[in-house]
Amino acid sequence: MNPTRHILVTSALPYANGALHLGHLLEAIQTDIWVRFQKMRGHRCTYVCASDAHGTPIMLRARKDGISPEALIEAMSREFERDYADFLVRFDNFHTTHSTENKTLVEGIFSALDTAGHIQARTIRQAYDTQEQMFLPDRFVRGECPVCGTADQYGDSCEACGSTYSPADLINARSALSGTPPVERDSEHLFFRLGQFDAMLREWADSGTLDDGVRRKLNEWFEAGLQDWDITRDAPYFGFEVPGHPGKFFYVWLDAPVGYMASFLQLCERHPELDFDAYWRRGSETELYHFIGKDIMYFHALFWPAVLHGAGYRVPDAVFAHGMLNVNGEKMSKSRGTFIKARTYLEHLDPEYLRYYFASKLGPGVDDIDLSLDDFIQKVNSDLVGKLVNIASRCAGFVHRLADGRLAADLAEPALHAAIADAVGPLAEAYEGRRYGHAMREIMALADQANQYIDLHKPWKLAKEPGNEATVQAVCTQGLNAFRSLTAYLKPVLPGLAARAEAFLQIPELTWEDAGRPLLDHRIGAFKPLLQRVDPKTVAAMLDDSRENVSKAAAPEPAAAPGTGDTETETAQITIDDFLRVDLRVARIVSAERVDGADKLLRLELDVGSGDAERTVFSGIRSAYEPDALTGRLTVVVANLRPRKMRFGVSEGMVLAAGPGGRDIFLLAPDSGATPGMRVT
RNA sequence: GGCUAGGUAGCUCAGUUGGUCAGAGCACGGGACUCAUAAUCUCGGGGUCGGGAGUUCAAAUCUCCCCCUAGCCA
Repeated sequence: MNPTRHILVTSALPYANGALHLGHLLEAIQTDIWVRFQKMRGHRCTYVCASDAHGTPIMLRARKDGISPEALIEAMSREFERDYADFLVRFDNFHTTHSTENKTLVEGIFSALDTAGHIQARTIRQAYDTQEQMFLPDRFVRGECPVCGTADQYGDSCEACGSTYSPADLINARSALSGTPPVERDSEHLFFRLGQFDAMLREWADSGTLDDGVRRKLNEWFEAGLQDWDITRDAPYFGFEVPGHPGKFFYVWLDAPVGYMASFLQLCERHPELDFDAYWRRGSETELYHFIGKDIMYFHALFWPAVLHGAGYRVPDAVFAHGMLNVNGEKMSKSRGTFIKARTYLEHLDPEYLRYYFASKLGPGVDDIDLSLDDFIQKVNSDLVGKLVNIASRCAGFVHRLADGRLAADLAEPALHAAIADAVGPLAEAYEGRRYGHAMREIMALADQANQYIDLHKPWKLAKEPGNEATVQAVCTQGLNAFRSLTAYLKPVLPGLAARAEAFLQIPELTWEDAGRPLLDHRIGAFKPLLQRVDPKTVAAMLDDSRENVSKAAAPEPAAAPGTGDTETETAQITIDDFLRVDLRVARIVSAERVDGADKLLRLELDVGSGDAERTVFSGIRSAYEPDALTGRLTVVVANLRPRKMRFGVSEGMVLAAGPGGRDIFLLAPDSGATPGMRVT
């Protein structure tokens, strides 16, 4: 075994103005598998992330929602953490770039760069919205393309002809915020002199730790010549103000990667055995890797190492770039329902399905990954249930019936075990090199061998004649050992399945080395199904839900604060008038019934008093309540919620409940004496 | 437009340095089996490896041109 490595790993920071979708999860799962693998081998591997909190879009989104940016990012961060955790992505720390740690680090880095002469002030001309009184990022200026004349294009490039230009070139330009024509205005900005790092970056690129794809891309940029980088933005801006430059803020992309350090710093404050400087000082013996999408390579492979180096810190050992996620062969599309949010997936499907599917398709390159839903169903059902779990499923019964639940003391077929044990090294190399797809194929080929072995020896046939108990036990011991080893190999990808397998086999937590050591003369537990097959109907329901989410988001209602439902969420303060806009009424549940085709919904008929006809409300509480238990109960309903058309009918309100979901949903109820129709104030 | 990456069986993808490389899984067809979550085993059909030209005794694999897809162009 190699000496313990000290490794710091990051995933790109999700931007806190929208929910996580499966594209985010592709990266988080890729990273998490790698981290779990390293930890399983006994290395000290730390995985940090954070929400990316700054910039104009966050500022505008918060303004639109009527909450402070701080409240927005706090709510989004909590939502991110829940989504990641539910996908079994296990961070050692999740922080935010809008933190004291980050502010301190960013200011320190800026000061060091400035002192070393890497910062230069320069006056630029930029589009300015006189009505909103703010400078406009290129994407907030729209107009006709100066090259091909296509209408409604962004200020930086044309989607139709692909040409790039500046906002001033647009024909009939207007601000996306106010609709007024922008004017050109001067502003002094600070620039990071990237050109001074040409030699340093070339050396870093040739140091041998980068992937070919990343290095080739770097070479392209070197040849084009490194341009200085504008690192400031004018107020109003949500971010950190530049010390000594009132009204100037650090550009979000300057402080975002520093968020990696800030998240780690916060973790170090909780864990004294982690030494921040040991990981970040120049010449550090530790390893540092960033998992990112190929779309943000420029920031991570040029600016970031240059900034770190210029400020006196170490540089990353490597930047691991992956491709983009497509769904059913195309870019994720809201209208097709293939823009799948993390939460929508989780409401229908087991996260381990997706972890395995992504793993089976991931390699070290920047190729795009296609989530083909038909393929997804087939692969999960066939590989995981049909091949892998089947081995345990078909062996366990015999061991209990004929051998009192005990495995044999010897291996009858050392060759089969050797074939599996010999994969320890090659599979470790595959994980280490992020060739997960290769590893999954190898593991499934071994599962095929195990099934072939069992088929050859036919324990079900032997079991019919007395006197064969020992042989049957031997064959099944062999099979269960194969299952155990393969589960260990898959544990970085499928930690939940591995935990259930450990419980079934009654063994301690599987380590990587366990895969090569047989389990003998050992009593196992009763077999329970370890993984359910994917039902194609569930996948279809998820797509329906994705479409529904889109239409809901597109409705012209004021957007609700994100993350509602989390007791820990700090939301913006409101006035009593705001509260009174919500008409809360006591309601009696007259009847409750399940809804065909909806796993989570109940159809409630409510009496809200005042002689009105009963109201129909669809509520997602089926996972926690039996319909019969609800009939006659009093609860609280939002009575003036705009009716919403759902697949199953129109929902005319919303009943109030608390809790994270699943079985933990708790319906609100008034004390006795309340009657239907009473207003809640 | 420039650059980078990719275009291999119906689908999703493997194919290390050019020579059993034309493959796997799923889907499909024929057998077997019935222990197992209609799972498993076995046999089989199916591709001029995006298109064209070139180098070579030999190219999916190297060179050039073209077409399509994705990302980036600070």
